[in-house]
Amino acid sequence: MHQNLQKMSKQVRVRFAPSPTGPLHIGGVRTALFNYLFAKKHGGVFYLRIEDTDQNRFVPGAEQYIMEALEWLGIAPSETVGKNEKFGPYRQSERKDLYKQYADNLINSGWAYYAFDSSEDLDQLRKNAEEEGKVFIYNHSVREKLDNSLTNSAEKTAERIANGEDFVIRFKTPVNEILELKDIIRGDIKFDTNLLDDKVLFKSDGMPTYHLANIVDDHLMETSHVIRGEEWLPSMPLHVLLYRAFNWEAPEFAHLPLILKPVGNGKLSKRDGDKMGFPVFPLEWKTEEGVSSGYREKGFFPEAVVNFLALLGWNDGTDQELFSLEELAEKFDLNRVHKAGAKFDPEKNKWFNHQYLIQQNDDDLAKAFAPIVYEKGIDVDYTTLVKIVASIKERANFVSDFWELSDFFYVAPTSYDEKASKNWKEETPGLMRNLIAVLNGIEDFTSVNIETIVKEWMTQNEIGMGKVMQPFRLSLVGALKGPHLFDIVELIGKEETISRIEKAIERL
RNA sequence: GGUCCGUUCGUCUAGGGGUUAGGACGCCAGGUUUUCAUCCUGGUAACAGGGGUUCGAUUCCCCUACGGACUACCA
Repeated sequence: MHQNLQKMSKQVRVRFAPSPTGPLHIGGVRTALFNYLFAKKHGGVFYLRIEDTDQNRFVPGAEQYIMEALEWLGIAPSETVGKNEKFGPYRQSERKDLYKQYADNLINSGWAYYAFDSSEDLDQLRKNAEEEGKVFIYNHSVREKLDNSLTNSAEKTAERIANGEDFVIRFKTPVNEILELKDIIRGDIKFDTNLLDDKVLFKSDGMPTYHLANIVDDHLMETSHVIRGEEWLPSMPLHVLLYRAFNWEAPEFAHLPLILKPVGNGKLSKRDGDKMGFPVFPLEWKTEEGVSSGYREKGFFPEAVVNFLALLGWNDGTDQELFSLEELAEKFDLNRVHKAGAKFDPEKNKWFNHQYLIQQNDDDLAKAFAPIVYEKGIDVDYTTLVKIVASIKERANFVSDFWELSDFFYVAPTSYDEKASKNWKEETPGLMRNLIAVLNGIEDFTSVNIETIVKEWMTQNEIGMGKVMQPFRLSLVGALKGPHLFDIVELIGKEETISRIEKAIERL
């Protein structure tokens, strides 16, 4: 660790920079997580910047959602909107005035130019090219022929701008250069600048595009490492060139592999979750079109979500799979991040939750379960509930599974498992009546004591275990499942136990 | 179409010039249990294909195939 710190001369500062266009996607969550872990590992800062330069795509509530989600997951940024605003504002819309001067810088230094071509003109050019089986790229090959400050005189350009004509500012990509870039995860990547296009840096609405705002802010906010999704890999040459154009030192880059659909091909999308019955969002998200489920509402533990996500594309090189957030932060290493995309596995996701669920203490679980029981119109006795939870948690993946696994503690069976009922023989009612007599005679009605006495009775009378225990369980539970039978007997009490057996004798 | 990235059991992955290619999820079987689950034991199952380099390649190189991302005045 000390070695690493020495190698990195400057303070580690990383960011998560989402666009508030909707709920945070699980892929975004992982990007945030890896940034968080990297910052923690190197004693650096993890900050959140809101990239809301596209006014058309603004979604109310999205920004708040992002913050709430990160907080729930336990990976909240230490600097962001309204929090420790050392390099603020952290919302790009509030930094609007800043960007124009940087775009102007680039114009003045010859790294950028004004372009007057309308969207319609460009669409037409693209269409024409397509008809010829070609692809239109706004770059060195055509920029000398289009309507921009390279083809207009300086006076003419100034005049058109003064007249209020719409314009954008485009990057003047250098020609004939092979860029040799370095990515922490992917190693060396080469790009031919002749194949790049002259991206718009500044839009006609007065806002910067992602590319400009992102580079300016990453520089101003002293970002040391850019850790982002693989979808940004194709823009890496542009970004590196922008740093060069500004004469700024570029941060290091790491492009994370994507999270893919569980079945079929492609990137995991919002629809996959709702279709396959697992969430793709950390928190529930409601719109007029409907509700998208969230991990939190589905009963996932944030620790389980974090753990699962961390292992999607990364591992520490050992067989360990269960990690606390602290452990992850300690062991995380970008060099061990995978290059290939990972399919999302809802089953393993559940398994992680199960692992965390059985680790939870019974008190906390009972507290989480109590409202559900209460909702069923049942008076909750907390001490009993803790015991119930203890007896069933190993069978559950979620707290929401608890009721189904424990309803028989509160409600007598209304039906009996058909297959199990076949073991209800002619002799069974007689045995059950004898059992009632035995139970009736027990003073100290606790699990161990009941078990001892009932088993003694069976041994003395040479009655087979199965002959009694199975119908006994069937009477109390309605099926051959559930916790240790005598624990159930103790918890529901003598009276209820006997009543259930009588009911079973009647009905079977 | 172009550019770039990728490819080890069904899935997540370890490994790396000579290994019985390891683990986890899932699935199957056995054991434990009065039952289900947990737990334990075992099993199933992978280096995309073809060329090189090499004594030897799953590992290094090239090609092919397949998958993915990007290709907007969206991020």
